[in-house]
Amino acid sequence: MKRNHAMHPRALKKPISTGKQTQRILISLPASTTAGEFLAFYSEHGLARLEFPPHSAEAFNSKTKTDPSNVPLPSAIRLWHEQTSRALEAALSGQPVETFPPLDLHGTEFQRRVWSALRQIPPGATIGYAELAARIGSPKAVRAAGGACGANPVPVLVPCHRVLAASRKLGGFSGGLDWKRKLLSAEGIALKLRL
DNA sequence: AGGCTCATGACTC
DNA sequence: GAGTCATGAGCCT
Repeated sequence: MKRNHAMHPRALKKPISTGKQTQRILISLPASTTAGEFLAFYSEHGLARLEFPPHSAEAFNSKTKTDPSNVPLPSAIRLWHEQTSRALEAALSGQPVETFPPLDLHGTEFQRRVWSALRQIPPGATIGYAELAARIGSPKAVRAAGGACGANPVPVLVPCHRVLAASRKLGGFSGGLDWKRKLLSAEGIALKLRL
């Protein structure tokens, strides 16, 4: 079987690996976009996690989420969430993000290097997993770099979708390959068909 | 400490 | 194309 993850819209199987430290999530808020309702999780330091819109209503309702209009929010989080929402909207339409919310990314050293390298890829550009590994100083850790992409807690804003497999093939995507295609095409990036 | 799984890539048919 | 292998990191036992 090919490893085609396009089917399962929400990967609940894999717990978010954030390294050793546990991260306290204070609140999760829905962020409406033209592409659906994302779910944003905030710690005391900023945006900690982002989930793609659930495909089924039940999955959505089962989430522990908080309606921002019903709950008194710390002003910091309210601001972060506005920044997140605007950033998402921009990114989904392929435009550069002007202002990011503070990101509170927990992970191993290696993963953080990868995520940081991802953020240096400008919209409309792509690199390969090999290039990504080279950029963080571990040119041979190609597969591991892919693994760290998969562990990216904040997809879309940390643009793991801009990493393609060799010869412009699609590679994988934790949120499902349909999302990867959508994000890439919004940025005007042409792909080879098929994986 | 050992084994297994990968969002790979390069190489062989 | 399909099969195969080397490979680093992470996450289990």
